[in-house]
Amino acid sequence: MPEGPIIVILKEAAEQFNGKKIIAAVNDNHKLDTSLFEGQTVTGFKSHGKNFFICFKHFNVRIHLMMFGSYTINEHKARKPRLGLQFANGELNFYTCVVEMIEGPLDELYDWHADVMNQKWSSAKAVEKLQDKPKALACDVLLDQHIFAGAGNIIKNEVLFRTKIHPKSLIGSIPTRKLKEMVDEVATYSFEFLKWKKEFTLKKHWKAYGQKICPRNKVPFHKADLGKTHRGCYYCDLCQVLYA
DNA sequence: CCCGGTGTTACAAC
DNA sequence: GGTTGTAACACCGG
Repeated sequence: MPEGPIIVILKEAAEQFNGKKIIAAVNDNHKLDTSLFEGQTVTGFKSHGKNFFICFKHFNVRIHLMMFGSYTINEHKARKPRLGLQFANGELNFYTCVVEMIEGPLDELYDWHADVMNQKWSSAKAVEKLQDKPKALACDVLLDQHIFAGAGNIIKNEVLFRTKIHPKSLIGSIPTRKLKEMVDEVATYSFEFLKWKKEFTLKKHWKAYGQKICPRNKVPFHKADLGKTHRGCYYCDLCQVLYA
């Protein structure tokens, strides 16, 4: 159930296995040769947006939890995991997820400037990418993983509400200053998401996502699947400006 | 015919 | 019953 901040939490929690050797590995289908993992030592954990990577000397494993994926650490569910790793000091399990072997360096595949929660995140590069898409809608670009890796539907809705931008606004019609504000708010909210998630108070802080009434104007929110992404938007006509 | 873009569908688990 | 997400296709226009 993972937008970027959840993957950061996973990465931090997995650190206890960094530098540890895999004693045994299991999976719930025959699409993975888990013998490749056995005896291997983890050299690090990384994340890029919603992707999680387990790194080894000669290869990396990409895990994507999609919509309904989950993980457990030092406990497990009744069913077999899609990928389960046993270490001397515990276990790391992933369920209902995509698991992919990556042979080459991650740097050739992933643009770290696009990862909202990465130290290398560049808001300036994000603004440049947006300026190349003047006809795109705000509600679509905020889900574009090449621009905002890690942003999902919750982050999208909260950012649009916070910056008072209507989801159907055209990127090319949003003043540059406002566009920069939107870009920066993706990072700001993502780190607040992370903090609140750790405190188990994420939902309590939602102002728009899943809400019925605009907290500013006390009028009902609209709820509609908008844009080419057809994802749910919660928005208020009174305070969210439509740049058309 | 290929290529990029768009649209539809499938899948998953709570 | 709805969905914190992508990927695999089909289709279309250039």
